[in-house]
Amino acid sequence: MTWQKSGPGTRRGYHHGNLREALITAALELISQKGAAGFTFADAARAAGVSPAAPYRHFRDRDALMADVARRGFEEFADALARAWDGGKPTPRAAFERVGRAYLEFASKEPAFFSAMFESGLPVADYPEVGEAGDRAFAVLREACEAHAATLPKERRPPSLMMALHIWSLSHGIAALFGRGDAARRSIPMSPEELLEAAVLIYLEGLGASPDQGR
Amino acid sequence: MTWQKSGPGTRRGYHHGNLREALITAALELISQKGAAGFTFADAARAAGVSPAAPYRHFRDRDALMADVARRGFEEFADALARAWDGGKPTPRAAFERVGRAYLEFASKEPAFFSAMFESGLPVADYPEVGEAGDRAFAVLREACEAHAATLPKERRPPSLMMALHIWSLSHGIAALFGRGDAARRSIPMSPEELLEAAVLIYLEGLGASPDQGR
DNA sequence: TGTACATCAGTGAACGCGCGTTCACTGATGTAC
DNA sequence: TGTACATCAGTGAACGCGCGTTCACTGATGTAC
Repeated sequence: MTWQKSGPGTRRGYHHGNLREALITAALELISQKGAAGFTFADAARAAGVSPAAPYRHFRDRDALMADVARRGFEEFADALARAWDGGKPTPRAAFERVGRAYLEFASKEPAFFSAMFESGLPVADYPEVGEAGDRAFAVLREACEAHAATLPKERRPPSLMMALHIWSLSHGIAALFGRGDAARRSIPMSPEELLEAAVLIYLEGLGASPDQGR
Repeated sequence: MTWQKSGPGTRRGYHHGNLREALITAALELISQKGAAGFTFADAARAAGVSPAAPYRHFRDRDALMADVARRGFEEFADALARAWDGGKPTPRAAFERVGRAYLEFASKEPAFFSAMFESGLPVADYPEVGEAGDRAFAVLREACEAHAATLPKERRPPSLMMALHIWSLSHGIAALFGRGDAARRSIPMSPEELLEAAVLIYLEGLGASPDQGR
């Protein structure tokens, strides 16, 4: 018996059936365990239960697999942000805060995607589809900022691009420094969510929204 | 002639003289070229012009060298922040903004240190001296927040720890996303410094400081 | 309905490579007397 | 002042390892007739 038993649940023959998906799943698992840098092509093949040559049927090389993971990550990220935004209902302000929390939630629930997206060191020029997916995620954030800015008096309305970059940076900084279970991070006496919420509150107030405005 | 010529400037014999420092210099160069993950012990030895076994006289292993780089990074970082703070002169507000800029400046001028400090994936528990150096850097930021908070009316003075975490996260987010020459980063229509300065301004105003207060 | 054949998605052995690490060693340096 | 010796900081050869990648191959699947 040299080949794998094909019991129920593990049913597989010579052909895997859906190796491409299996490799991506394996990559996510490995990245969450060992980080984006520690993940190897051979590892992914092993985790999927195939020979080290098999992945080459589906991806040009390790980076191509990583790029696909990053692209999917940005797409799921964009979806998650868009769901949180929900067209700005019931008020831009309430929806805006949901978007911020969705950012952190994604970072903490999908650390593997997050790593692939922001820490993989992929040459972005070689994988334009990754950058485009990232742009779509950013566009959601920008739309939220645009709508929120529109609730402010016209003469002190900030550029929505700048505002979006501020919120993105703040969320990203909190996620990178404190937002992951990662042992390398330092602990703080409040949750990342609370930290972000407080910061956004202060920031928006600084923009000129009174705390109750727009609610 | 099997051994290296010892012309002026390259003067070296069998003994290197200061291999420990040379390895750290080499590590910084390599990290800035290939990132924290791509840097290897053997590479560092090669760059320093010694055999692959030589580094073991000075560092237990690759991680120990990386940890030393990270520790030094945090120390220089703390120094840079403290110089920028300069005891809060002439006003806490002005000094405060200098500290933020110093954060970005460090990230952009010392990308290798920055990588080693925040992206090396070192098991922090094994290198407590790294964490302690990081704490010293954070303490400077906290002191600045403390002094700045003291200029606000008592009833709406924010916890300085929270405030420090906000500024740290914001600076870190901007530095990580836009602050490095790195080809992987996306470009934005303003400098990271301007972006940070605007964000800090808005944030402080949100805390209740009028734009001119404390200047 | 059966069969021949093309195509696809795997295998497994092999390769070259660079890394981390160990080892006995040796050249250089400092010091006690 | 010279010499013997201890110590230090290197060498270079060797090892096992896992990775990326290629190659001829083969089992499985789908399809034309």
